[in-house]
Amino acid sequence: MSQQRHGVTPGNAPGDRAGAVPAFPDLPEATIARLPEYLRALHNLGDAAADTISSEGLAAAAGVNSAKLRKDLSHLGSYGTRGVGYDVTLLIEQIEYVLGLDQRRAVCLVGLGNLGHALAGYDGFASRGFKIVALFDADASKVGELIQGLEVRHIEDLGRVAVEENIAIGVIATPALAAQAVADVLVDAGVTSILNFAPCVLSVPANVDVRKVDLAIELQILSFHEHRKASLTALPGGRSAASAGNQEAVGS
Amino acid sequence: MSQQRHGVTPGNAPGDRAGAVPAFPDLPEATIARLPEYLRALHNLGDAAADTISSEGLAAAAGVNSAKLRKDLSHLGSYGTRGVGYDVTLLIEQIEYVLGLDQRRAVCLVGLGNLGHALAGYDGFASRGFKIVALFDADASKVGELIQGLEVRHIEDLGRVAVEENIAIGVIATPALAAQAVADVLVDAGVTSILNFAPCVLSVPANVDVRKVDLAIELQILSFHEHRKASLTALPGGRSAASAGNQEAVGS
DNA sequence: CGCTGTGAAGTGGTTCACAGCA
DNA sequence: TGCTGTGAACCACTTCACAGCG
Repeated sequence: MSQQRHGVTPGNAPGDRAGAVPAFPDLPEATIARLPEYLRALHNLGDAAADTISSEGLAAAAGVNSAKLRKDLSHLGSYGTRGVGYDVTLLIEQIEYVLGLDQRRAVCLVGLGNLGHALAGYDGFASRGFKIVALFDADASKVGELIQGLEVRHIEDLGRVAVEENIAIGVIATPALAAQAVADVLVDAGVTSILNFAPCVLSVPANVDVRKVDLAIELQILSFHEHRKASLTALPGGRSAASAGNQEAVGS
Repeated sequence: MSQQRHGVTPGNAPGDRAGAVPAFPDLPEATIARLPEYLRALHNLGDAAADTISSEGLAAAAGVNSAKLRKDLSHLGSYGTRGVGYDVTLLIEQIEYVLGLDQRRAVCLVGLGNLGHALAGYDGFASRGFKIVALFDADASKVGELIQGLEVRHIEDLGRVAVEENIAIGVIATPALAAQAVADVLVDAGVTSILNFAPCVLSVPANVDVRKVDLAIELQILSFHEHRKASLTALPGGRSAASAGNQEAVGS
């Protein structure tokens, strides 16, 4: 593995290798998507367990196999000790650094319908490195409402507030029809990461990252597997679990 | 789930290929995950557009490239016409059939906190082939509450109700600590598909499919990209969009 | 002639299996 | 000896490029 020098800014990275090139360790996307899972597992473990963990143990806690975990961690220069395992604290620091969680990123949430309300109140954000600093809605009747101590503002103020509050990530929880317009406003305001809950495709400039969560799609994928399972079990007499399914839970 | 074996029965499939093998078309996972997206795009189009659509057009509407779309559709035996495109109605039927959406699947929701409430009220489920038929919570003070016309029941009733209502899919929106226990109950009740919103790994038998949605993880992945972008722009003087980002929105 | 359907090539990710270090 | 780190084989998916059909 080459890119040992993960840290860009020396002194910021927990592990300070000598001459650190400015290049950011470019991890495979698949690895990036799993790092948060490892981090969660480590935090759970850290509470009650030893200060070191084997790849086998951590892999089990994160729901992956150990070879994959080792390869993933090796990408970040890895902080394991052969014959022993990984130092839990060090590994947490390292992953948090790579994910950029050492700086709490400001998040704004647009659309305070059903889902938006829930997201505004979701404590999993705060506890895992994010702070919702502003709420927006286009509906005048919602503006001014207090949710979790934050006042809902009108979408028109988004541009100004986004800059003021240095918002890095925008969450869209509006109806599909409004989503593209909201995305445009976010992009104009300098936001370069968007989490989209609206069931539609957003078009954004190349430098903006969009991730999409579509709850109905998740169910439809499960529906497919139900359909498949049903068509495999010759004649499903009852509710008994049968047949040879795939050997492990389908990944996210 | 006494699921009648729809899949195989001839006359159920919209397209009746001659000797149709009983084997279920086993599509690549990646394809399955995209079919719902195509379906949504088709529905959007169907409203206002012609009754036929080219791979190029549909691909654009679904946010993928046309080669991928054609390959995906070819897996299901494909219903396009060379030189013309795909028949919108026929394609919708075909995809809905493969996904098993022709039968509305009963869904139950466990955990009526913040997120659970939002999910219970999310109309995107009903409109896309699913019906939430039961709500459960372990908190006695929540039992009896009416949400969207459904009464919250105690988790103890889950086993019985799941069988009565023929529930196919369980949605877990409980705190992480409760999630495994809930999953166990669901599995015991014969549910073979689970959508898990709790930030933890579930262990389930091989025949049960689990999909996980972790909102904080989505943000953490975006955070990584923010971090990366910040480290690439030499010194990010302001909020100007700069640098060469990845050329398209990051997939889900 | 245009667009689908698809072999073939290319890419990225996973798994294996073991070298190498504590 | 035990466990990490990693080349190499393997596999899944994507993309290309074009044959083939309407």
